[in-house]
Amino acid sequence: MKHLLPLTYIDAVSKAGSIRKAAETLAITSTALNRRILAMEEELGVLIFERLARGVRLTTAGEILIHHIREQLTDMERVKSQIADLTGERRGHVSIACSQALLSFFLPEQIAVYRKEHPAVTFSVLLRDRAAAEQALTDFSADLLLVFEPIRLFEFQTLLNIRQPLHAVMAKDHPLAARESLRLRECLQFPLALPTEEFGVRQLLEAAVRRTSLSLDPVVVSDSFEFLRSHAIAENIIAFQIPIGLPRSNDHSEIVSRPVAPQDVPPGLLYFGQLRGRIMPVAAARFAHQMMEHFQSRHECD
Amino acid sequence: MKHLLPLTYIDAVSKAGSIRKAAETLAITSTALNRRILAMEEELGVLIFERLARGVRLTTAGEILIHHIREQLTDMERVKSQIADLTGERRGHVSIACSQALLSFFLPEQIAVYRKEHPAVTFSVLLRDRAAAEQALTDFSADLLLVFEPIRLFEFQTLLNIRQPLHAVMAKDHPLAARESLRLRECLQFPLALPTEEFGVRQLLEAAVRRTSLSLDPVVVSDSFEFLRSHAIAENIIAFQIPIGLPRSNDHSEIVSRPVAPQDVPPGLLYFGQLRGRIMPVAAARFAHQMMEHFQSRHECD
DNA sequence: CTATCCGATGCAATAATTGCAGCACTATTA
DNA sequence: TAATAGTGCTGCAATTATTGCATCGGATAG
Repeated sequence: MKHLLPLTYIDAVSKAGSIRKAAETLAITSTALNRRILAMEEELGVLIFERLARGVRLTTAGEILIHHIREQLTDMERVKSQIADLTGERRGHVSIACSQALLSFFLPEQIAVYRKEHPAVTFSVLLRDRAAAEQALTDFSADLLLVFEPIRLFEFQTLLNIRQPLHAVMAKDHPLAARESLRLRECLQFPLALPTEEFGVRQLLEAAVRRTSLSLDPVVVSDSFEFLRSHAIAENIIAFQIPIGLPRSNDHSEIVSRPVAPQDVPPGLLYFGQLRGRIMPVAAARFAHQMMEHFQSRHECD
Repeated sequence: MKHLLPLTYIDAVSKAGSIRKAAETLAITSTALNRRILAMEEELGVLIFERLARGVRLTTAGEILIHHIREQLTDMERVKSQIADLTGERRGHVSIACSQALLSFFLPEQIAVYRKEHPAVTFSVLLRDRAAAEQALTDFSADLLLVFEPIRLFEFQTLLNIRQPLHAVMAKDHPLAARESLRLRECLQFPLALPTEEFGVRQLLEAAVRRTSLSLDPVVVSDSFEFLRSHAIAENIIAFQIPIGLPRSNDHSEIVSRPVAPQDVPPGLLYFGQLRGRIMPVAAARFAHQMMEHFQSRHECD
């Protein structure tokens, strides 16, 4: 660090015991070193070294100063290592605004993976509808945004779009559970549990039935996907969700999900991004990178 | 000190919020300042500021750095004052963050006493509410803190607690002025002038009446104790204050204060202290010492 | 006394810093 | 939509600070 070069010079002189010797180890001329020390003493208005025939020695003021100097030097090292840690993603904070679907499985898992590597990084996960999520980005209360379906924000910079085909969710002993994939028409013949109108899943369904002669007649409506999932088991009816909001498929689980034919309901898009032009905190940038890699590797499998 | 000029520059920019504004206050061109910051960021290998449309803002690394910088700047001041102390001249600077009650009589008197002994020592007195006072301590803009009532700061180190019973303040010809001490009930039968809700005095009173069937119905509310005192004379009503904020009792004064019975209103506490672990500049340490002796001798009298 | 090592200083060469003018960009305002 | 004002950044020239060389004067050890 350049600005504390004068300090290291004084330190070197106090260790070497003479300006010329110190100059040698510092690989500069004794002239330059001498003058820096004179300048420093001028600034302080006090002699730092007393001049002896065979070199120099710290004065009392110099002893106080050198103590301070060594403190500062090590302090600066500490700060630099802290900052290095920061760029090495070992500490910091990431704030994410996201929709409900990501709270149950996806984000906990992603964050757990990241925190396993970087335990000193902390997270804020903010449940926000799309408008509030945009607000969170613009007022810097969130670094990253991850929401399902439409985004209008001008200042939004998309890092990734993730296709999310709609899935029907039902108990494992439901008549449709045996099928690999479903047509929309088949689903609508059973009682339905739907999210409220503001959710992207509901809007996808509404748009889909509008092109047909079918109609959506939910028997249960909720703004909680967790409730809808649970209720699909309890009453043995059909709910809908996107895959990212569902647990990993598991033979022992009470619940199964089956994709609805894309020609009936076009896949929705999950938007992942940040404020346009914003320089991310290092931890946030790294976390974003992890997420993007996660989806790219998944894409190859899909 | 020349070698930490770059540090003061960064500090100035972080305070001003933009390079150009900071350059103005520093009396240099924005060019030079800009390049110094770029150089510093180059050295660190990390951005210190994130660039926004309307200026700059500290990054996470910058926040770490700025804390170190402020520490270093005040530390250097301390070293200089130590060295000055060594050469015999008692010089230095003391910065105090305090509540309003101390501005009128107590601090001016204390500082005058101290400066009589050490004329080369200068003072900053910062009026801060409790939250801002804590902030001043942590960002090194204040050495000492002296505030009334609750403190939550974790890094606060109490040097002294001073009990301050509540006093009623009124004109000397007020009906209650003849009494030695007052019950709360008696006071509330007269028109009241009260401080606004954020003040400790008000909170003490609110807590007190909550335990009774009485109620506080101020006819005048203000955030200035000086105004409240003056108004108590002008309209012949009752105000409240703690003794340390009142002038020495004086037979000729227009104003008198009478303690409110402690069983009605428990005494508040004045907190005097510093940042935990901080090494005080010599002048600040001496001044703190003077204050503590002042209160100890008073305690013996009381 | 003499040889040697020291810090200090005048002077010229070199390197760093600064200031000016202007660019590209963005948010705000008319 | 166009104009304005504010921002950070950069090329170039002038200025300022720093450095290195040669040398001086002083102190000390042998």
